[in-house]
Amino acid sequence: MTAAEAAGPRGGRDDTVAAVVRQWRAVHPGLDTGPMEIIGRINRCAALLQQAEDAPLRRAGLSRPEFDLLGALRRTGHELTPGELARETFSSGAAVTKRLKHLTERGLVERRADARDRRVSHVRLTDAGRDLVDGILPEQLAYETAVLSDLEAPGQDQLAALLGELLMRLEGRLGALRV
Amino acid sequence: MTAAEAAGPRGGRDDTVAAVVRQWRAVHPGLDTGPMEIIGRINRCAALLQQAEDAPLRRAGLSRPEFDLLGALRRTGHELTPGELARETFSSGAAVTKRLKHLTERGLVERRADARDRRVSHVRLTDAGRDLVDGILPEQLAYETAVLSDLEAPGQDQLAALLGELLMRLEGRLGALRV
DNA sequence: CCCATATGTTTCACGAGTAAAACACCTTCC
DNA sequence: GGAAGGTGTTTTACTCGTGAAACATATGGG
Repeated sequence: MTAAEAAGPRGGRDDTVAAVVRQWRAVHPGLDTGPMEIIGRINRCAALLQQAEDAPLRRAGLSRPEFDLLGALRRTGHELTPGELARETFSSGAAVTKRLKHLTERGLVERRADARDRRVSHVRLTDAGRDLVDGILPEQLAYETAVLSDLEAPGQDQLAALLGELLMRLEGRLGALRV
Repeated sequence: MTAAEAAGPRGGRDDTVAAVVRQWRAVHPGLDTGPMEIIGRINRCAALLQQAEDAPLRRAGLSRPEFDLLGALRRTGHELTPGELARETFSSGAAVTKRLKHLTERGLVERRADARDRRVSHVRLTDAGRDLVDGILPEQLAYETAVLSDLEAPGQDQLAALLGELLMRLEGRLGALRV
């Protein structure tokens, strides 16, 4: 049985994670499978949403990490160094270097040397880069709105609030938590 | 107390996504940033959780996709073909081929030819593979429980339910939705 | 002033995933 | 029976991300 069949075309009662959890409970009845129901679903939702989100971006020839980089420059409204971009987009410095090279070649960002510290450079959007971000963003948000529209508005608010709380605590914790 | 209240209507600090959304609203006041608050948080939570989850698995020398593959075999309780494993773990056939090669070399899974259809093979856990999964899973779940323990129990249940609803609809929809 | 160390960025070697082609085999229909 | 087309799996060529080392520069102590 495929995942899609398990979920049912429409009006099915279970998502795929529920089915997986049921299987685990049958095999290991003693285990507390509670965390799976949250973490498994978050992972699965992220995978599905990312796949869906990619559609509008791909039309513009951008990957999501590339868009995140451009978006960081756009939303902060000022230049950022490669290191700041790495922190802002939660990726490694090496990845940022590669993306910057690519985006520079495409004329979407520009670099400027720092006057005082010659190790650092400052990256900013070109006009073309800014226009691209501003053009894509509404399209992207509209698409995301459509994707989420299956969930009632109050459910969306609750979900956003709960995820916000979880995320806030994860971010506060996970840096320190070493097991 | 409702979930939204429990989650705190701007009671405490902000998570990173809230800060990002605020930046976007300052730059583009007209846009509906609602979807970001869900999708951005899901992605960020997934990234953080995955990083955290990896710790127990890495001790066993397994990546998460490898563990998912072994887990699919363990929880279904029977042999699966490479194609079924790909569907069950939501990954491409090529990726499953590579993982199977690796896991076979490590003696965690075995392959058996099909008697009727010589294209397909059947994959099953070895005893070592089964023991590894059974040994890791409780550790993994305990770790996940610890990671989630910052969230109150009712919040966890609500979050699981909301994510389940979202996931169920995404799975029903996204296959058909082509924008 | 110069060395030691810290910091910002890039390069390198590699691993892992993907789409598409290739391959192997099955099934159907004439 | 054999060509035509379908299905299950693997191979191929490629992209992208990563950690570690390399590189370039700054800074502070002796």
